[in-house]
Amino acid sequence: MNIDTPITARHSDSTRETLIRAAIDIFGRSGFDGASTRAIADAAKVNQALISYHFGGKSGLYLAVFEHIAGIMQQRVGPIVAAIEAELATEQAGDAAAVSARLASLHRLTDGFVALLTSDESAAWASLILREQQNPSEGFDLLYTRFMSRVLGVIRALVARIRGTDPASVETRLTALTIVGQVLVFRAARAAVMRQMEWQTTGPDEANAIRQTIHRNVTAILTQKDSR
Amino acid sequence: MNIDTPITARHSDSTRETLIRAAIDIFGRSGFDGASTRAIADAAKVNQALISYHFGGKSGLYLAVFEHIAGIMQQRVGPIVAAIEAELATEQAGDAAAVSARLASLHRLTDGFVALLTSDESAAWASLILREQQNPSEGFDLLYTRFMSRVLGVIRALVARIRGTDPASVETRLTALTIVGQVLVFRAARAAVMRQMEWQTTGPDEANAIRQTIHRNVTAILTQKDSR
DNA sequence: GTCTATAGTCGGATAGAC
DNA sequence: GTCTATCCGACTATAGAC
Repeated sequence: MNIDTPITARHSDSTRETLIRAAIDIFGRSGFDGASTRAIADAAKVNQALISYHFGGKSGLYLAVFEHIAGIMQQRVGPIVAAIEAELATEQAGDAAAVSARLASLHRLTDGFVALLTSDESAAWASLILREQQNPSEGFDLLYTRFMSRVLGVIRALVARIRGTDPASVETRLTALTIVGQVLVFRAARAAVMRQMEWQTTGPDEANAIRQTIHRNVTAILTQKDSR
Repeated sequence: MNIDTPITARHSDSTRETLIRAAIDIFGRSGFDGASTRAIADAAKVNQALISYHFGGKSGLYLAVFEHIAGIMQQRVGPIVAAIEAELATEQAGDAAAVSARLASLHRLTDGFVALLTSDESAAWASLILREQQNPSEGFDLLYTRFMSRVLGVIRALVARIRGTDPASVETRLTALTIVGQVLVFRAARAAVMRQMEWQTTGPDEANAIRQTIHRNVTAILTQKDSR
C-alpha cells in the first residue's frame, strides 16, 4: 500500500517501443537466428545492452514483438469484426435479402486483408507470422488466440449464413480457409506472384485487380447451385 | 583429350547426397542462419569439413539443396504437366465436352498438390520455399524458372480454356493464383489450419476433405454464369 | 576423399561505472 | 535507465596429416 507507483512502471517506453519497432523489421527480414541483437540495437539507435535490460534477452524481445503485432491487429480489425458480429447477431438466417448483405460483409473483410497483405509495411510481420506457422512458438499462440481465431470465426459464420450450412461443420471451416488462402497467396508466395503477374510492385491498381478476382471467386463459391 | 575422365567426376556421390538430404531437413527446420554446418554434418553422419570440400561452403550447400528440390519436382510433376500440355495442344477450344475434360485435368493437378502439401515429407522444403518467397535468392530463381512457371502456365491454360478467356490476361493469371492459394494455405498457414480444423495430423481423410472442397470451389469459380 | 585440429570471427549476455 | 567493456560460447572455414 505504498503511495508511490513503482519506479519501473514509469519506463519512458520510448526505448521499448523503438526497440520493438526495429525488431519487427530485423526479425522479419532475417528470422530469429539471423537477426543479431547488435543489428536490432543499431537500427533502433539504442545501446545493445538495453535489450537484456528491457526484455530479459533476445527471446523476450521476440515475444514482445508478437504481443505488439497482436495489439495492432486487434486495434485495426477489431472494430470491423465486431460490427459484423453485431450484424450476425441481430439478423436471422433464411432471409434472402440478408444473403447479399452477408456477402457484402465478407467482401469488405477480404478487401481489408488484400489491402493489408499487399502493403509494404506488412512485409516484415508477414514473414514473422509465416515462419511461426511452420514452427509455432509462444508467439504464434498469442496471435492465434487473440486475433486469428476471431477472424476465422466471423468468416465461418458468414459462409454458413450465405450457404445455409452449419458454421461448425468441416465443410464450412474448409471453405473459410480456402477463402483466406486466396488472399494469403499474394503474400505467402509473393515472389512467384510478382514474376507470374510481371509486376514490380503491388500498388493500388494491382490491389484492385486482386480484390475483383477474389470478389468474383467468393461469390461463385458461395452462391452456386450445388448438388449436395 | 585425355582418356581418363577427371578424378573429381568420380565422386562417390553418397556423401554429397547424404549431406543434401540432411541439409533439406536442417535448413527447413531452422532456416539458413539458424542451421549450423555442424548440425547438418552430424545429421548426415559426415565430417563437418566435407561441406566445404564438396560444396565450397554453407552457401554452396544451400544452393545445391534447391537444385535437388527442383530436380525432384521436375521428376515428379513433369510427366503430369507434360500430359496436360499434350491434351491442350491437340484439342481446340469451344468444344463443350472438352470443358469437363479440362476441369478434370485441373482437379487432378490440385489433387496432386494437396497430396504433396499435406505430406510430412513436404514440411521441410515447403518451409525453405516459403522463406525464399519472402526473401528470394538464387535458390528461388532456380525453382521458379525450372518448375513453378511451367505449372502456373498449365493452370493458366486450363483456366483460359474452361472460362473461354485469354490465357495471358491479368484476370486469368489472377484466377490461376487464387486456385493455387486455396491449396497453398494448408501448408503456408499450417498451424492456423490445424487449430481451426481441430486436427492433429493431415492424414488421408483430412486430405480427402480438402480435395473435395477445392474441387467444388474450382468448379464453381470456373463454370459460373458471370456478367463480364 | 576423409579426417583432426584450430584459426578467426561474431554473437548474446552481463558486470559495473555513471 | 543507459552506457562501455568484456567474457565466453558457437560458428564457419581451412590447414595439413592420412
